[in-house]
Amino acid sequence: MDCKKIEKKWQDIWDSKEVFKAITGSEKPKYYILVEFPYPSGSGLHVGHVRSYTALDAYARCMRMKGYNVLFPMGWDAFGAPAEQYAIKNHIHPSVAVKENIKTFKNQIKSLGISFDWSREFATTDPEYYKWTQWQFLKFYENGMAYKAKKDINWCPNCKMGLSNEDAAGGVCERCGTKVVQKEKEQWMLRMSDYSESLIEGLKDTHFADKIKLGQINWIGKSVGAEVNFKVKIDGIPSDEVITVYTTRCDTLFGATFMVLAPEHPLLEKLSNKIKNIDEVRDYQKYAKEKSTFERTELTKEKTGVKLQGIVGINPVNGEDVEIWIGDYVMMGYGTGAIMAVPAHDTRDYEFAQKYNIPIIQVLEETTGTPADNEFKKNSIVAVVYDPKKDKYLTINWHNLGGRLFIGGTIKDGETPLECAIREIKEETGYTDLKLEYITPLINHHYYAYNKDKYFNINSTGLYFTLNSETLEDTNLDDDEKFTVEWVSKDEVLQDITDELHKKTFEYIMTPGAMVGDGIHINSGFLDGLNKEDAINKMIEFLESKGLGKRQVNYRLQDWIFSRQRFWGEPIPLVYCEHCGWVPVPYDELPVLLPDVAEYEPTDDGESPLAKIESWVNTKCPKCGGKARRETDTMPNWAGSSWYFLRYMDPRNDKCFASPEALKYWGKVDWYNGGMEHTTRHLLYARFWNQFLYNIGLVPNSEPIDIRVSHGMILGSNNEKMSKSKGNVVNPDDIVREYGADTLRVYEMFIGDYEKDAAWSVESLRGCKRFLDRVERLQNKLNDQKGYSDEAIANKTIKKVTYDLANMKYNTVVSSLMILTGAYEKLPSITKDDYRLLLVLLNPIAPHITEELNEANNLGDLICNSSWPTYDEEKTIDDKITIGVQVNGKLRGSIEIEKDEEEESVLNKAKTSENVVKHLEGKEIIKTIVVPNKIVNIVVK
RNA sequence: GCUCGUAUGGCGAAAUUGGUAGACGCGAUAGACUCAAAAUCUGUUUUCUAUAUAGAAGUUUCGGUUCAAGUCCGAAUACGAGCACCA
Repeated sequence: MDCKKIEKKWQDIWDSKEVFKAITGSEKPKYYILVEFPYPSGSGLHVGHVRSYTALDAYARCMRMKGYNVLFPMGWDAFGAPAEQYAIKNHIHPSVAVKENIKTFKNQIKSLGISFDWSREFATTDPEYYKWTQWQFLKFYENGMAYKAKKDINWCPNCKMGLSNEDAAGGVCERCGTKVVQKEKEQWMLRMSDYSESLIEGLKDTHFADKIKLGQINWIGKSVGAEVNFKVKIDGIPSDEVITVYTTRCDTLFGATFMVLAPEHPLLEKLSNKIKNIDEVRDYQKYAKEKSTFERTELTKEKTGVKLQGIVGINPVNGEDVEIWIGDYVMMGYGTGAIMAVPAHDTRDYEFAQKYNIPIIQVLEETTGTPADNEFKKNSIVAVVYDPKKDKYLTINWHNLGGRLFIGGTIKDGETPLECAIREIKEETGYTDLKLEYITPLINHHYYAYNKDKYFNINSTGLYFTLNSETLEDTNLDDDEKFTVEWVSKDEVLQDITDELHKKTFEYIMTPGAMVGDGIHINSGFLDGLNKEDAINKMIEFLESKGLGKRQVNYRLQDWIFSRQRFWGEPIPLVYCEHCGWVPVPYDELPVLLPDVAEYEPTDDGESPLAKIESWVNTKCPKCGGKARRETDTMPNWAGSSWYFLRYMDPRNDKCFASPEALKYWGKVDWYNGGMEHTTRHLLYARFWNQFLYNIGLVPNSEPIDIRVSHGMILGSNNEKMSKSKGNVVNPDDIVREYGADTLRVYEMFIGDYEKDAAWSVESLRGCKRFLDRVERLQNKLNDQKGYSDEAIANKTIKKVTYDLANMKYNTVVSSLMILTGAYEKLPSITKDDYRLLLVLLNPIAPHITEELNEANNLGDLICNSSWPTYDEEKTIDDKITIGVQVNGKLRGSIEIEKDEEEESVLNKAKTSENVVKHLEGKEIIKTIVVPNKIVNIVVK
C-alpha cells in the first residue's frame, strides 16, 4: 500500500468535509482537548511533539465518535528570543522567520493527520491576537494589578535581558546559560503574590495529577509561622526601634541567642550613625551585592556575617540581650528580611553560631522510652569513646544481663556531665587519656531499672571522646558489675546496641548539629513540658496578647516581573507623559504594533531595542496631548500563552478577546496536555491570569483547566535527550516518508508509559509497521457472515480500548489491538463486522490506513463519521475460563470452568485435578477460597 | 538538605479492585517457504534442576499484614525529577 498517497488522500477528504470543525453552540455535549501550542523553532517538529499530538488526537477522534462536539485547536507561541536573535543576525524582521517556521511546522503536523480544527489557528504574534493580550494587560493596570518598581533583577549580560526568577533558575540564563548578575531596573510587575492563597485553593476545583498539584503547591511555598518583634537597645539603652523577624518556630524563642538581618535590611541605613562598625557593615553589604543570587544560595558555601557593634536586640520573652548580626544567608525578599537565630534547633543558625562562637541554648529535648507513673528523676551521661587507631568504639557487654551498651552513669551532686563521664569511664574501663570532642544535646529518656525495680525519667547528656593513648588505670568495680569491656566496630555498634537511649546518643554523635525534631521543651519558662506544636500555639497566643508579635503566613511566590528589554514581544501599551505620568493607550488604539524595521540591536545599558527607534517611541499623551514616550519594554514570553486557550473559543472575534457566549459554551479546558517542564510556571501564570479575569467578571470560570496531564520525553536511542551535538535526533519527516504517518503514530503510542520518558528504537518501529501490514492482510480473509466471530474477544477489546484511551494507556490500546489481530489471524475467515471493529478501534491511532481499508472493503461509512462501538459487559468474559488452583498459595495446576460456575463444582474440579491431588494427599484441608472466575486456593496442613 | 517519583526477563514493557507475574512488542533462536536472499509463516525464549512428568527460586533488599503481595504497611539502597540558606 502506498502510504504517502492514501495519507494525502484522507487528509484532503477530512479537510474538504471539515470533519474536525468544532461548532460553537452545537447541541452535542462539548469537550475541549488542548495540547500546548509549540514555539515554532527553526529546527522543525520534534518526534516528542508527535507523541503528545497523536495521543490527544486519538482521544479527540474517539470522543467525536462518542458524540461529543470536540474542540481540538492548534496555534503558535511565536514570540521569543530565538526568532529575535535570528532576525538580528540576518537583518530581517522576526515576523518573516516566524511565518516561515510556522509554515514548516504546519505542513509537518498536517502530514501526521492530526485532527486539529485549523480554522481556529492563530499565532501569539498576530496583531489581532496580541491586541487582546495588551487589552488584558491594561485591565491588570486598571485594577491596580500592574505596577512599576525598581527591582534588583536577574540580568543576563549575554542576552542583555532581564529575567524572572523562574527564567534565571539555577543562577544561569535559561536561554543561553550565561551566569546571571544583579542589576537594578524599573520593571513592570504583576501582583501575582496577591493570588498565592487562591492559587493553592483553586487546585481543589481541578483534576490535575497529584504530582502536578504538588509541584504548584511547592512552588507557591506557603509557610505558616509568626512575626516576632524584638526591641533594640542602642548603646545599652532600650530604644523605640523594633526588628520584626519571621519564624516558623516561635516555640524556640527562649533559645534565640542572636538575630541576623539581610545585608540590604533598611534598619542598617537608618541606624548607620549608631552602628559603631558601620564601615565593616558597608564592606560586607558590597561583598554580598556583588554575588549573584545563585552564589548566595549555594549551600556548600560557608556562612559569613558581621556582628553589629553598638546595638543589640532584646528577647521579648526573657528580656535577655541578643546579638545582632548581618549575614547573606538571610534574604531580604522573604519574610521580613530578618530572623531570630536559634542555633540549637536550626541547622543554618547552628553553623553560623559554631563559626562565630555564639552561645547555643537547647530548649527542646527529644524523648525516648515510655513514660510511666511514679518516675524518679535524675541526670545522667552516656559516654562514647572512639579509638581512631583501631577505628573502634568502647563498649561494655553485660551479656544476658542487658546486652551491649556504651558507658553510662548517674551524675552525682556537684558534678558536671564531663566530670561524671571521665569518672565513669575510669571506674568501669580504666581508660584515662581521653580527649573530649563534643557534647550532644540532652535526651529525655524513660526507662525501668530491673535491678532497682524503679521507673526513671532521666536527662541524659551524650559525650564523645577520642582515645589519646591506651593508658589504663585500675578499675573500681562493685562485685555485682559483671560485664566485659569490648572495643567494637561501627557496624557492631549499630547491630548490637539496641537500648533506645544509647542508640539515639550514638546517632547524635555520628551526625552532630542542630536538633530540629520534635520533643518536649526545656529552659523555656511557660512552655516547659510542651511539645512543638502546642508550644507554637501557646507562644503565638502569648505574643499576640502582649502585642509582641502575631501569627503570619508567608509565601515564596513573588510578584511576576512582567517587563522584558526585548524587541520581539508584545509592546506594553503605556506611554509616559511628563505631566500625566504613566497613561494607558486607549483601548480603541490597540494594538500598539511593533515597528516594521529590520535593523535593531539590543542596547548595552539594558534598554529595549525599541528605545532606539525614535519614530516609534515618541508619541502624544492620550490624556493631555503633550509630548510623551512609549514604554519600550515588551511582555515576557509567558504572556501570550497565559490566555490562548480562551482565544481558541472564538479566535476571529474583533470586538472582544472572546464572546461571552463562546466562553460560556466551551467553559473550561477539559483535558490539557503539556510537558512536565511547564507544570509549574506556565500553568501557574495561566491560572493566575484566568483567576484575575474571573474576578473582574470577564470569564465564567475561576479555574481554566480541569484535567492536566503531562507526557514523558522521547529520548534518543542512546537514552539521552535528543540533540544535534549528540547526533541522536530523529526527524519525524524521515519516518513519515519511510514508514508512513500511521506507523509513526502507532509506534509512539506503543513506546511505553505515556507519562514516562522513552528511548527511540528503530526495531520497535519496524514491529509496528509489521503490525499494520498484518491488519492490512486481514482483508484477504473476509467472509459473508454477519456479527462477531468471537463475542468475548470483541467485547473485551472494545472495553479495554475505550477505557485505556480515556486513561492515557495508549501502549495497551495498541497491544490489545495486536491481540485482536492475532485472534483474527487464527480464524479461517472473519466477518466484515469483525474487520470493521478492528479498524474502528484502531482508527484513532492509525486514521489513514483504517479509513482506506474500510472504504476499499465496503465495510461502512467513513469511520470518522461513525459512532464508537459499544460493548456488553456480560459478553466480555469467555464462556469457558481457565483458572489457577493453588495449594497453600502455591500454584499447583489449572482447571477449566464454565463462566460463573457453582462454587462447589469448581472446588470439586480443583480438588480432583491431576497435579493438585498429589499435593493434597495425606493432608488435612483447613480452608478453601474460591474467587469466582479467578482462582481457587486450598489451605492444607 | 527537603519534596516527589521510579525500581518487573537480554531490551521496551503488561498485570483497572491484592487472585495463574512476564500480556503485547523487540531482540535472539530453531524450523517452513525459496536455487538463494528478503519478506512472510510456525515453534521456543525469566532463571536453575530434570530426558520428561515435574520441582525450586523469582517483580531492588530486609521485615510485616494476608488463604493469597509486583500490588497493602514499615525500613533500607539505587536512580530520576523538582525546589534549594524560604527562617
